[in-house]
Amino acid sequence: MEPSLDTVFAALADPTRRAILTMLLEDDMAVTDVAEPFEISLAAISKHLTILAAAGLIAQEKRGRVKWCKLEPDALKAASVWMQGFGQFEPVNLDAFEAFLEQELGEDHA
Amino acid sequence: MEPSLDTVFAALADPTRRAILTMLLEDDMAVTDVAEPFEISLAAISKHLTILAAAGLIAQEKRGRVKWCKLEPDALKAASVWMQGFGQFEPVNLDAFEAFLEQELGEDHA
DNA sequence: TGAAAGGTCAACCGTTTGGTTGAATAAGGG
DNA sequence: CCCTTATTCAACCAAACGGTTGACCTTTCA
Repeated sequence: MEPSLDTVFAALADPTRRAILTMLLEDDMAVTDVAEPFEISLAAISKHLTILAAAGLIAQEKRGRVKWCKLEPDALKAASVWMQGFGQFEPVNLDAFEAFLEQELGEDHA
Repeated sequence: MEPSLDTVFAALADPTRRAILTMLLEDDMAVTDVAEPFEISLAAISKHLTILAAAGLIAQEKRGRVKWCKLEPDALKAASVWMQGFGQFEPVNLDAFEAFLEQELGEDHA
């Protein structure tokens, strides 16, 4: 079954999970490497990744003993479409997005 | 303090709350009228509205004994900007949005 | 004045969430 | 073969969530 708006929005509601998505924007990563910048346990990160995968926001592929995590940006499409119905916001504003990235990274990894 | 991405996404993660927002897209409504289509208690709806207000997604104004609820679509802007950074989705697709509305209304009020 | 309407508050309840720890499983490397 | 690395599993915990009910406050209006 394809992920619902419920699971997508719920996945995005956690700052750790949003930070993970932001990291994956740079490159695919192994679970251990995803966990490295955070102060919580590896098991906790593993759970977050499971939630992100259930929401369709990432894909996980096991190669050898390493499980690679890859961003799946299309999963955001349905949620984005839903939201845009309310606001008619100006089309993609990457400057504002960069500002958010800096703010979030500053908050979470301080 | 302005609402965080946390509170906005968490507010959007509940189908009842999304249905309420959709209803308010039509027109401003009193709390009792918001509650009418749902099968849960008025108190529960009142809590949902408090959460939506805390997220900045609606504004509530009391006139007489009636509390009016009004959509505040700008609150979606920050979240929308955040999401767009991932996908570069095509600009506003209202057809897709209409389809989602029908699906959600069909699910929640069946 | 007093009853009805509109909402919220407070206490409670079961379930989910986000975290922990320690053990278990699986795959390389020497 | 054994040790280490990579990751998940299982049990547990406190806090938050979504819901209920009943009491409560305020406004309207006959």
